[in-house]
Amino acid sequence: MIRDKVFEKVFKAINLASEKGLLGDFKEVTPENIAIEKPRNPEFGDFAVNVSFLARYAKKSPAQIAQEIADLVEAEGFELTVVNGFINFKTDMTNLSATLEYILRTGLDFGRNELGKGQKVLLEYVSANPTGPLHIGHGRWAAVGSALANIMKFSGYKVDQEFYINDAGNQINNLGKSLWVRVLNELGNDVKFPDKEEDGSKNYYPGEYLIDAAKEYVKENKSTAEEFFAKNPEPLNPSDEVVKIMSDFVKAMMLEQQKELLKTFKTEFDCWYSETALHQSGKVEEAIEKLKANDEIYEKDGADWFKSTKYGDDQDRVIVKSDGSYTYLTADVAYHYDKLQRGYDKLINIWGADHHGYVARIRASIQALGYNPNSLEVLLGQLVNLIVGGEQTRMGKRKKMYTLEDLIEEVGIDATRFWMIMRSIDTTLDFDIDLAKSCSDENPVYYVQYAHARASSIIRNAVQPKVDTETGETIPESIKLEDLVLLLNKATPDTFSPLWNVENEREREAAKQLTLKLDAFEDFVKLSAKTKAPYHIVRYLQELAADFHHFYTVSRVLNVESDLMKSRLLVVMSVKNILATALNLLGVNAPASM
RNA sequence: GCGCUGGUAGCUCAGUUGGAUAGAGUGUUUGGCUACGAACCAAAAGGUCGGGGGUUCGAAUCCCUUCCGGCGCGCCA
Repeated sequence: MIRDKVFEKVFKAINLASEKGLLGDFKEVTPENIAIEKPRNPEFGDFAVNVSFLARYAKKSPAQIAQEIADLVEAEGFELTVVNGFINFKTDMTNLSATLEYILRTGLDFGRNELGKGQKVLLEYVSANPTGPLHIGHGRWAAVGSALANIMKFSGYKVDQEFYINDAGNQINNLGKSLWVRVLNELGNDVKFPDKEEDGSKNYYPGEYLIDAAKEYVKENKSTAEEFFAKNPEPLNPSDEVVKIMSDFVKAMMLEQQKELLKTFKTEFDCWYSETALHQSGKVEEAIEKLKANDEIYEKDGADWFKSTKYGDDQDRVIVKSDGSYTYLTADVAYHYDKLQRGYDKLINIWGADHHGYVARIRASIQALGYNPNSLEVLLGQLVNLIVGGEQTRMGKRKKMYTLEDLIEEVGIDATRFWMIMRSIDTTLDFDIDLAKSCSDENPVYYVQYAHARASSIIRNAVQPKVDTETGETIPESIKLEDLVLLLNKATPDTFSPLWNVENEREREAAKQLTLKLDAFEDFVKLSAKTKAPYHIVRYLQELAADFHHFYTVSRVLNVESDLMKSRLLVVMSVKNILATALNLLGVNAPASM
């Protein structure tokens, strides 16, 4: 609102200056040229626009160019000052009142915007193997991915969320063989689980969850299992049939568990895309044929190679192995080919940093298949370190690993999501369990939720009569519920003017800062959507909560003169709305009490 | 060796096209609850932006170089 006004005024002024030839060979003003910022020093005003960058075109000093542009600004509603290369704007109270009225009227939709212009986006994330439970790293992508989807939808993108199930390949055979050993154990056979390298332990999944899976299997299929054993006396060398049955069983079970866990973790996918189904659909062959037709494949050492170096990869990649089978990459190329054919404007993948080597080859394949390589954007995220008792715990392939489910159970969904989203994905996340579950000052989750609970509480109190504990007299409610509803519908900018007429300057200033922060929400949402970085919303929440707590401490809402009470109460309602909206975007609860 | 990524206050991290005195939380020190939730507020101290060079009116930000950490460089998935 107010920021938009400042933006427009500056935009016009720069264009005017350009027309008048004051800017030398400066070509064209684009919205990106103009950054509205908050001055470091509050004395400089409420908004600042830095026009120094024009100095080099105009061949004048930043101070001079700023003054020339400032002279062309239609200043109504603002007080302008020029310092160095900055034009500073100080808003008057009419702008603030108008903003508050607008925010109140927009309610939970405040911040919604059309940045995405309806672009169709496919967001793929988590995409875990169905070979075991989800671990903590998956939790980071789940939290960040689902929050990003919410933010982008809120910003006018059409987002589909997809989970690619890596349910094919050798790993699945290994999984089946591993389960078979566990099943034999359940049947009472004394088979040793391969745990040494010379026994080929790397081809087996040692996780304890397979023991549970074996129990489950035997419970339902005891006789079948015994029949299989009769036909397959070698425990470590079962037939393909047995391996398939075993692996199908765990796959289905793990997938089910993952789906359920993600759902409780507020991460819901529109599509679960199976790699096995991809193979069966013939899409893989289709993609290979297309690459061949485009002359992107050659044969060497009995294998088919994709000329990915042509498109910037550091080496060519095998697409069809010499034994005729496909590599993991082959399926992934076909998968992305399929995504593109489904008609999305943009593909976004969230991958762990350990997969970064993959970006170049997938992008190469996209180009080789005749699409724009920039239609794929890969967000590479650094991994998660778990800190327990102040010490880093390595997430190795130990038997008893710490899973996402364990984490959620210990820390709770809200705190887990908040902590996962809080940091930019560019940095390794140290997840300190003790800190995340502590209900103290150290935990930013509660700071923000507390603000929401506090706002809710004020509103509750406002419409509730109270009894004085000493005299036993009934103190009437500050405002009747029906009057509050009426007020909500009838509020005008003037309703808020009492905020600016109070004598105490600290109270006026607190209300003003809070209003400006509310006003900034949409910019944070856009920034977050544009940079695909949900953590900006976390920062906004912390700032808004801080400004609200300050406002609360400085000025009373209830039991003040009626018009002032009404205006402040409405501000509290807007704060509550925006806190709820923002928390909701992150998939974190906004509690009415704690 | 090559590639990606990070190095900013004791700790965890922000810092959007290069731009005003480099910010926040936490920790430390100090002050504030007999009126709306103290899971809160207010104040102080705390920095050679890893090191060195360069580009310019101006660099945490761009370029070069170097040091330290994480990850990746399969006809595995």
